Amino acid sequence: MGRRARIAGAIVELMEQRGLHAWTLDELHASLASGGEGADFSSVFRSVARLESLGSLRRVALDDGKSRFELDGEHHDHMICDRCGAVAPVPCRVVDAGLGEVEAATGFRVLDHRLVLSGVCPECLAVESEHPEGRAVRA
Amino acid sequence: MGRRARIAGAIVELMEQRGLHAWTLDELHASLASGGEGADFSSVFRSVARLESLGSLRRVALDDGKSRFELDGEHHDHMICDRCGAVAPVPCRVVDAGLGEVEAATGFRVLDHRLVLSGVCPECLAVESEHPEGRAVRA
DNA sequence: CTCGATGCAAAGGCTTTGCAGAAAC
DNA sequence: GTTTCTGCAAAGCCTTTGCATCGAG
Repeated sequence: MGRRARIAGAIVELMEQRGLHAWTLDELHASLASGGEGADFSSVFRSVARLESLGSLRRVALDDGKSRFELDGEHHDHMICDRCGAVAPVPCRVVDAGLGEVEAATGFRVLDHRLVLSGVCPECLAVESEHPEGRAVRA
Repeated sequence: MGRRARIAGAIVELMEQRGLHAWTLDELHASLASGGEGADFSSVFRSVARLESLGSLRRVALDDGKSRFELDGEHHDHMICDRCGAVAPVPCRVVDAGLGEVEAATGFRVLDHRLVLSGVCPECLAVESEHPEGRAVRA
């Protein structure tokens, strides 16, 4: 797929510009459209699938019911703010330590992992300490 | 919902009998049927939703595209087989250890986490060692 | 011409909802 | 009668796929 791959190229460019972000197909589709790189949804889907199989993208699941994709940089996990949805990367060192024990106990061979921490980001913590009354709790 | 709730009762009973397992709606639907407690899929769905909102069940996301539910007992994480979909529980001790470090580094307050380990279960490992040639790799 | 990339339309898979009937109180 | 639980059918939401076309080599 080296020739044009206009859409795939635009997707990667979008992702590089915005930095750390887990994109849904919808977001990609919309961003391409507003960026003048209009594309059919299925083409976005296929481009993303291609990029994923090539290892350029990684599928991440933050469990809002949609698949998300991000550039395949250093593997990291995610921390998501229950209040504002902010996402921060977390080094996966958090998990790696205990894997040997798990393999021994379960007999599984662990090939991958996905960790999503949730809680409150620094900004929302600050807001809450100023307005200790009613805050909207999402989760 | 204290009265009959035949289906909800059967669901809880099923779950208690089988012990740790993250059930899909489909599995519940099928198990109820084969157990003589036939129920419409939507009824299973609504019963589960009710039990979840009551706090009896917890929704877990293993990202195989289906919602799963389990009794709200001790919190644990999950390990899922890439080959056959088998799920095994994992003590969340694996994660807890590193949380302090994460909080310090990110400024987030961590309230919860979700960890899904993936790999190959003992059964599939055995099958693969017997037939080392063509096996379907999903991830 | 050949092959990958696209667009368009339709199908799939799983989840959720609308509505009416049945059961418990 | 009122409220809760069920079944049946249909809609929804997102993801995938089939097929014909277009464009580069």
